[in-house]
Amino acid sequence: MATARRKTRDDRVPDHPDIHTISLQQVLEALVDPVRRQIVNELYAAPQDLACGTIDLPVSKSTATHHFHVLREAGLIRQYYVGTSRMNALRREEFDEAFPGLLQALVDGHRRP
Amino acid sequence: MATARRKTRDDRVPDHPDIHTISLQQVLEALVDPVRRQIVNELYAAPQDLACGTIDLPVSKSTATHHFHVLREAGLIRQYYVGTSRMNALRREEFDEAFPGLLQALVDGHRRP
DNA sequence: CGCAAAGTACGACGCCTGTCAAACTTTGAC
DNA sequence: GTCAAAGTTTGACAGGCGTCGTACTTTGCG
Repeated sequence: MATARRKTRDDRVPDHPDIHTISLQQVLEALVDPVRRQIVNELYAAPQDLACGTIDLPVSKSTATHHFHVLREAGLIRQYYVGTSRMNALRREEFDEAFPGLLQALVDGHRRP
Repeated sequence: MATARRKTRDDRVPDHPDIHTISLQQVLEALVDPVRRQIVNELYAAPQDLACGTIDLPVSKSTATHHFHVLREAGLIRQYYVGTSRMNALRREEFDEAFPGLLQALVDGHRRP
């Protein structure tokens, strides 16, 4: 029937959490994993959003999916589809408003001897 | 013999790591635990150093010892003895120099709805 | 000396989480 | 319509880490 909503590409990604419902605990649990920090750092450095596949991670595809999921649940990234590619965007401003200085400190801490 | 060094109270605490040998990974692993963040936050708020026993933690004494150990290894606290009490001091300036803004962001993130 | 206080060291245990492979889904291109 | 590309989902497994109790050590006090 016409009222039944078709499964569009938008429906393929679940809701993103409101950033204010996220605890510091959840954020730290997300960012303690080096693979997830690599993702965040690459998104931070990139001039535009990145598809999952364009970030080459030292893990299998299914594990990568898991990591992106955790980052999304922690309010760090926003995901949307373009064709078969899932794009990832850092929620920079929102996150900074909720946790001022944290993202910057972590990115800074990344480039070091 | 007189040259043999007696085991003084100073010898009871192992060496503290040079802050520059510590990785961001190690720091985050230390601070992802809520009990350890509680310790750091209380030390941050306190006007002076605190003995282990004066911070009441929701864990047993042996577990508390473990947490202090992890914090020391991560370069976050300095420990020394006064009598039977082990005192704990936040290595604030040193840590800030190595990881600028991180401590502040975490403490800020702690007080929130 | 003898005892209590404050931690430490050592195992042991249980859960949580990162990991993968395999099967499946959706989309775009030929 | 068929096929490949890109991710997802599910289930299973292994290792690590937080936890505790118990025994031990060091110190201070009476």
